[in-house]
Amino acid sequence: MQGGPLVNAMLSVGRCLEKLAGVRMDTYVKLLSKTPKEEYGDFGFPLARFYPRPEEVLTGLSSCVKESYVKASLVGGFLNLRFDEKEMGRELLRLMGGGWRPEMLKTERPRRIVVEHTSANPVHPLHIGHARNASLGDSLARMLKARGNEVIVRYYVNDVGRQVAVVTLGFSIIGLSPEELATRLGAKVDHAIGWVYALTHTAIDAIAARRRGDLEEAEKLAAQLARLKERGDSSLAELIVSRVASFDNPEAKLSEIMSRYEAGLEPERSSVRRIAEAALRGFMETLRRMGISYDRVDWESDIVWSGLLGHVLSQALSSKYVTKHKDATALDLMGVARDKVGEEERERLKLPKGFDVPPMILFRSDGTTLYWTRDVAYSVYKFADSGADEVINVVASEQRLPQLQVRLALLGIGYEREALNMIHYDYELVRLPGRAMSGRRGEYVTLDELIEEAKTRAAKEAQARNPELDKGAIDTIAEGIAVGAIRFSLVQAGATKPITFEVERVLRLEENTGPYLQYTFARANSILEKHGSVDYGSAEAAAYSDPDRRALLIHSLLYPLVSAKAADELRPEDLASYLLKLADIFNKWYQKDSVIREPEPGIREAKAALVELSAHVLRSGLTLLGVPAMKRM
RNA sequence: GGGCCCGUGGCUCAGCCAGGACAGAGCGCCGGCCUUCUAAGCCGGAAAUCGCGGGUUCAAAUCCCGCCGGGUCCGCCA
Repeated sequence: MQGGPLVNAMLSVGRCLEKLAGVRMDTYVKLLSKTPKEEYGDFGFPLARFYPRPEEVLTGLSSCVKESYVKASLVGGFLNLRFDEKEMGRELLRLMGGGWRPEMLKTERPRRIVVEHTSANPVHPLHIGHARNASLGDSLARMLKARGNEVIVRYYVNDVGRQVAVVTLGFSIIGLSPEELATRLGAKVDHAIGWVYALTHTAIDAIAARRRGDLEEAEKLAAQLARLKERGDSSLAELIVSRVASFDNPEAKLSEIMSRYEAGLEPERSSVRRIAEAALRGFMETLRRMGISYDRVDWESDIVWSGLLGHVLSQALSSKYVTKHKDATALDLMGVARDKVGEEERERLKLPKGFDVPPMILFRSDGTTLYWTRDVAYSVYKFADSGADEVINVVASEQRLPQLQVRLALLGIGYEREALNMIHYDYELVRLPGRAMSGRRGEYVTLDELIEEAKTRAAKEAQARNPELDKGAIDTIAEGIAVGAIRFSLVQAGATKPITFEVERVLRLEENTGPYLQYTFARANSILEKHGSVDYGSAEAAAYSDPDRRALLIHSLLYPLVSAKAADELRPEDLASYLLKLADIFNKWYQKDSVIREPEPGIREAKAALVELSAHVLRSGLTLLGVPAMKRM
């Protein structure tokens, strides 16, 4: 009975269609949709497209489907279903009286799924781009879990490589720990680290530009340095800039830090790691506010130091795809594609036809490894450590090629199962109006600032509406609204859409936003509080014949199926638009039909049950999207 | 040059994979609704050659081909 009266009846029709017309269940679920006109029925399925004589099916259906409150009819090749709201309503009230509430349908084949997301480099604070990654990843993880899968959420810390070397160099110059600097700047520790990173990186680039005679670029970078200096401590900034300028070869310094860290030598082993850990603490503080958490934090350096990287590399070196690319040792991925990728694999790997995949360089000529090589080893680790059936990497779509290269490399060195079960969930970047965001230059809107800005606005509104509430209560509400507004705005657009980030748009509190949904939930909750507990036994299902109540009833009852589909298709945006529609229907009804003031007791209970039903769906759906459902706002 | 993504009212987007049974939502604009469960709401209105051109089909925003515009990737960077 987990799907509830509506969804179960729909599914029984589906099973009968499978039997009678050979229509596959998943095809049926995909194509079943609301009818455009009320007179056709509630939902329709284009049966004629799959079966030439739909009349026969209609006849067979009546004896096959046991739920008597669903009636099928045929119009223009469409098989239409209409639900009898009174009979179905009685069944619903009986179920709700027994404690049933709509929840996502559980999968029949639970899997163990790793979701890796966020994985921001520990060199600058989280910005809105990371927030999109984290919001999508967290919503996916919540949805897959609700679907009945075992989900392990992992964060991968890229602490090996040039970026962390740059920030480490910066800290070695100023001679302070990240925490000491944070105190001195009066900033959050990851913000302090970001400042050092941008300063050091820009200083290095400025020197390089000057040395190769690109004066225009050098000038631009000098101006950027001046801006950065103002945002922090000017004497420390000058120290960094002058010391970097005094180096004969800054690149050699970075290279030394990188190779010593990769080799696990002190003091780099401790100093680099300490900075990365500090940054990560800052990230986690912010992410916790956003309601986002991880089961495991994986360190890139551990993959190297544990010997796993060496092991995977030796497997790669003994494979037949080893080749040379401009003197460097590489893997011939085109060769892998030729040998091992048939039509089915091409599909699963998302390898475009006629695609030219460059070889994957395994080592730099100085012997250090590259990010991609380490990522191959990490992919193996993710499967092995979690015993995963499937790994979902939430990674921006600009990394499509490298992600594909990793899959092909896995295939080439014998990790076929891993290669075919690793999904790149890609999303488009968030850009600022008129300019790109850049961590290297310190050009970004941090997530912390954005949350605070949203919170300030929300608090103002909340205080005006609830003058009797104290500061603490307002603060809690404002925080929930801020998080809800941000998270909802980042998952409601399809992941393939590039988002241009405008503060005004994200922080809007009106319709089509997270706060609109939160507000709807609060309204529903307010009714329930005033009404008290619902007496399902005395509720009269006849109340549901009213068109607005009926629409709310049917839309709410669709939740188990809609959410399951959204989870399977990895589409949180579908859940978002379903909830918006639900809120629209609820508010429309709310406006003209009072529950509390309903004189007829049986009708009043039925209405209250309807509020309970839709409020439950709202809360459940909002929770999956990471939008806090608050009883009051 | 090649691969991938995007192009739908002034703005932001849904619908495209599974062609009909949608041209839909929100913002903005114009006009209404608070002695009644939270007006962060509701009701009404104006506003679209679905980037362009071909093709397939009884039927194309949706499929195919070719263009145009925007983004992104094609590093011994991460």
